[in-house]
Amino acid sequence: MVKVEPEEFSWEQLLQDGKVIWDGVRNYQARNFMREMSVGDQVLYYHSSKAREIVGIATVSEAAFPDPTAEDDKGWVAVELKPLEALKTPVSLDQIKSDGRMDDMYLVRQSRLSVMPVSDSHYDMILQLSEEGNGKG
DNA sequence: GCCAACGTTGGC
DNA sequence: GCCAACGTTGGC
Repeated sequence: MVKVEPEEFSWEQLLQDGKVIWDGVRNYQARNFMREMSVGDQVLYYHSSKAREIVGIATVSEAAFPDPTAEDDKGWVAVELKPLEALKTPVSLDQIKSDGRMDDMYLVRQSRLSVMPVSDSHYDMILQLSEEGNGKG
């Protein structure tokens, strides 16, 4: 999963552009997770800040390469993402928290982390929630 | 807008 | 190498 403020680079923007270079990450934990990404991996796309919901699924179209925006020598990396599909209905942080089965997700436990792995089971649960809708229309 | 959580920096 | 101070992030 990757997190982004919708004002910064929204899912809609990703759809419009067709791809994005995911760079500028300056957190070692996030960097290490980015290095583990492989081409074809599916990536949940989360809008933080005001929205606080997962809105779509992207795929990794280029695995980790040196971040061209890095100005130091700490091994920062970037990946390229392409949009795969929008979620049927967005899955909110509230839904995930109230569900109870995903309390050990990084998303819940470590809110500041911007790039994180999601287990297969949690991934499936999120897609399931998306299919079920949020009950609010 | 506030504040808790977390990461980083720098003095010792 | 520890830890206090500071900065940043993101949920509330």
